[in-house]
Amino acid sequence: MMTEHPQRRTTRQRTAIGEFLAHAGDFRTAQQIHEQLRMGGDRVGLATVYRTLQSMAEGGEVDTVRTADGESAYRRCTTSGHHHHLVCRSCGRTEEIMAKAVEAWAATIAAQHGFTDVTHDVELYGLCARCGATSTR
Amino acid sequence: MMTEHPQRRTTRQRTAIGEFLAHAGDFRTAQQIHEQLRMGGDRVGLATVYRTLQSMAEGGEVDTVRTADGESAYRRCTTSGHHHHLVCRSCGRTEEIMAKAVEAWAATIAAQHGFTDVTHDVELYGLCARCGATSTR
DNA sequence: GTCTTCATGAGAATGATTATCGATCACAAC
DNA sequence: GTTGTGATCGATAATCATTCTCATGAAGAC
Repeated sequence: MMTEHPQRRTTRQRTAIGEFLAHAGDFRTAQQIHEQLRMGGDRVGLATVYRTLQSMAEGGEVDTVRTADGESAYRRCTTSGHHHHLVCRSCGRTEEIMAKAVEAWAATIAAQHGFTDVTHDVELYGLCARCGATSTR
Repeated sequence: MMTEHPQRRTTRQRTAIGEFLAHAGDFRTAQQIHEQLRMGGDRVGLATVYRTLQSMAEGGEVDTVRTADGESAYRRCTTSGHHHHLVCRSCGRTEEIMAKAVEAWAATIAAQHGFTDVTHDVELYGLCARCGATSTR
């Protein structure tokens, strides 16, 4: 009744990935995580990184977004529950955003068109204050 | 005086892809377009499909979205200008949506966080009225 | 028709993600 | 501490969408 993850073991690798994400503030791709863990001395296989991130995403422990070129990037959620992101397209800094207004809007629109079981995907991209000053886009 | 695209030739292949998109109502991936053109007797290379879609996307002639597994899908815009989509995750039917409210919201949020040059990505996914009745998700 | 230049396409290359599968390790029971 | 068992790991091969290469073909200008 309380075992949500019947068989989920605590391994060195999973711990390492979890801690890495806890420190990294913003989104990282599986490849980046793999490389940086290696450089940090943690010996973790690439396949394991992918597997772990996937299961963490299923469990709602991390957020997932797609980068412009189609790669998946992951981030430890700091806000529980549903939220969106404002990502700097230059430095990757990310702000988590909650907006009831958008949720309500989405629900309304969906209903108007007869859609049910609706989810949505809302991401904002821009240049953060620091990058905006120097960027050439 | 009227050549908006200095060097953009009208070829059999580009015409075929354009017409295909005009008929297809919803989003199609490059692979699908390629396969279906072939089956329809049009001899078009896969690379050409990708190239053409890319240039059409740049020119704002088609919309682009990412499917759940990271593939790009394209659709002939029926609405000019900026808009969003409401996509049925079962049958792929798509509705184009315009929402000033969301635009305004995005701009406001961005400004609050000091972000500039902001774009956004808003897609709604659900089950359309027809699919909703039978689907098991 | 001729010429110049862009477009095409078959196949190779790239790069992220997933699958394979024997070796290894976590952890509960003894 | 030992042991048994099954989940997990990881090196590498396999997949698969997308991009690149470059010789050949076709559009448009004259």
